[in-house]
Amino acid sequence: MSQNQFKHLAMGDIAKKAGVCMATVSRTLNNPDRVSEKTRNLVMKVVEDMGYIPNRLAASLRQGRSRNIAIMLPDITNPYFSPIVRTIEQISLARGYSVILKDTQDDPALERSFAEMVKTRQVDGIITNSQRIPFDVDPTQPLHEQLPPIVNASEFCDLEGIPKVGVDNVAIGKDAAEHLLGFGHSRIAVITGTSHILSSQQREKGFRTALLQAKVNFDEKLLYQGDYSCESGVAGVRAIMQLKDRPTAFFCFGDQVAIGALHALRELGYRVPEDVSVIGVDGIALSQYSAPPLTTVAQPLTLIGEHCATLLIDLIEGKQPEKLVHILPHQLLVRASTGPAPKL
Amino acid sequence: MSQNQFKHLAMGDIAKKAGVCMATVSRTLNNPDRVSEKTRNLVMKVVEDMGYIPNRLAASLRQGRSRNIAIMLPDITNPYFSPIVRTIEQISLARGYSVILKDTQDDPALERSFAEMVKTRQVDGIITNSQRIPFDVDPTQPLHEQLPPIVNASEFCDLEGIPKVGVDNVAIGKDAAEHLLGFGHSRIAVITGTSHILSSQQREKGFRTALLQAKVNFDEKLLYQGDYSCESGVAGVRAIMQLKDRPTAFFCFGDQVAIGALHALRELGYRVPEDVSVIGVDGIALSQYSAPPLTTVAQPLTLIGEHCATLLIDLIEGKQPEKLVHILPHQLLVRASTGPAPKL
DNA sequence: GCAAGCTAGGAAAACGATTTCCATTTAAGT
DNA sequence: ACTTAAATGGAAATCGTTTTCCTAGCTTGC
Repeated sequence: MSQNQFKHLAMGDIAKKAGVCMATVSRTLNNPDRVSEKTRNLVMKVVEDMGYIPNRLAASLRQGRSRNIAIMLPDITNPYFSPIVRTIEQISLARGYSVILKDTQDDPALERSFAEMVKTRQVDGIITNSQRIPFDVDPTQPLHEQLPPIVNASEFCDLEGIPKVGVDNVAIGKDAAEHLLGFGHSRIAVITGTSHILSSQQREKGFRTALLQAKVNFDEKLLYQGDYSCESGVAGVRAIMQLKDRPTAFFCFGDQVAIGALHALRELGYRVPEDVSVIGVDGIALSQYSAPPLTTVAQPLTLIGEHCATLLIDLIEGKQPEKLVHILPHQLLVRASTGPAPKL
Repeated sequence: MSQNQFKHLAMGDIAKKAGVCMATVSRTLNNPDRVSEKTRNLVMKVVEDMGYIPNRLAASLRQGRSRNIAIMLPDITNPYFSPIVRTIEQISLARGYSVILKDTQDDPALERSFAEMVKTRQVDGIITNSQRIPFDVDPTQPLHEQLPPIVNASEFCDLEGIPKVGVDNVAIGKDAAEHLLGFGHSRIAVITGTSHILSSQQREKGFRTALLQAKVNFDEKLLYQGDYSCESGVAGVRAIMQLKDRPTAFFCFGDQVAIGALHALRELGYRVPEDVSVIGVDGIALSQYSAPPLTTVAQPLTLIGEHCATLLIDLIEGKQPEKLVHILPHQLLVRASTGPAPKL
């Protein structure tokens, strides 16, 4: 073992000790087959004895890639992202990459400043959960020549041809609505996500489509603009339950929102699902432990992370992926927070 | 603006265009006062016109520091860590550092392999939530000469003199117990955290101490070994409520555990807090939206993150911090999941 | 008018790997 | 045995910065 594990050893030291040149050490470490077994063993022994570990910064500089990727999220405390991030981290690890986490607070300026990390060579690519692409693109030029490796996760920008991984939010909105309609609900309130965010707009669109198809009128007063937070679920319920014409069901555009809504309904003395049904979206882990367990349209979170990481790293490594856009299947999990509309 | 934002410009290109040498460009960018205003303006103009952004890998190599730090966590999906990570990220950003996230799955081998990142110069320091220090230390030698900048967060190792930020888990255990004892509970069940983990052992110790002091006997059958997960909360309740002599309260060593416990109690038809009280630890955001809202011993999560990041970066930058150990105050949040022990 | 002290800017040496290009040795095929 | 091909090792260029050391040129004070 080395005397001092933090004294800095350079490859030259190893080469000298082993009586070979640096190229040989480098080859031993990175292309072992290109070195004779005898030399390889010799070098490896010296490397281990001295506790040498190569400086990856130097390698990165020379090779022009850092083997880091960045994930940009609007709010890393949202449990929706946890399984996605974890999976991305795991896959990155397996493929030799590290993950740099960036909380953008949904701020375009921060997004752009983080995106510079690929220009500064700190990261080789970016996974972003933002509908804004943090680079200037000239729409008349081919996209892939203008952009570094980038994957749009869950939240899509409107650019054609940009790699995307996520779900069909219109369908999600529709499925949730149809589930409630199927239970006979006709006064359905909606607590949306952040209003300028596409996933929220699309879920709303799907919801409205379903109502239209079922020939159920939608009372605009039953729409509350939330922001995907628990608090907005609480506030939404409180506001809407003050109306004269109360709804018999809430469609919350996120599980956190739904958990807040359940809380507020309980506070106001409503029983779920006997008096009011609640459905969420996302399928976060805790949703199954709410009271009552939450009916929700679950997203395949692990799968999303898996596709994001694989896609991005393939892009970085120049492997042309077969598909650039992955719309993954969602799934309605019927639990106990939804039930038949109450008879009046 | 530059023609192609990803064509690689080196500092030499700027120097040539501006008719100065590279040193001057570098100085303009990093030590503006050491360059005359005239030259500075000239260089800055060229830099902006050409859209030049320096390669940070090269700078890092030369300077011997990456301006990255790593956070190692056993499970990044645990919402306990979210606010801590977010705060660390924010402070790091303000001080010019990026955060690399590593999920160790509580695996010593992974911890050690991640810790190598400081030897490879990928990161300048580490924040670790593990009681294992991922380096070999010789106890006869001074610690700071053997270790890179490292901060032990929430979960402490037993090494003297290692920087630590967290709470007093013995006191937390005691406070929780005393809260329940104060309500007249004398049969208190415990669902612990992961058994080999120090915070869990310390909470247990505090709990036992409080019972001892109150001269209340503890029935060992009421102790369930959990692992800080929701599932262990569910399993713990199911197991313990099968006993002949049932408890009137549960002390769960984490809010996730408590949320699982509430769920299981509901399933079994117990009312909380009328039949059974439940108290958690951590103070995660969602705990206030459980049914009923969870009484818990809250940790100052943001503050923990703040101290971790500040301490680590000070260490990295050679600023000798005044205090290496920060034990931060916890706070009992009395909500609705605890109440007087039922009369028999 | 001259030494001393400053300031601004240039040339070149680092940082520590990878990789290209050769020269040499070894192996294989006829 | 002789040619050709393959395998191996070495020297040096390279990645793109930062930083040290130095030289001019300018003040300033006496």
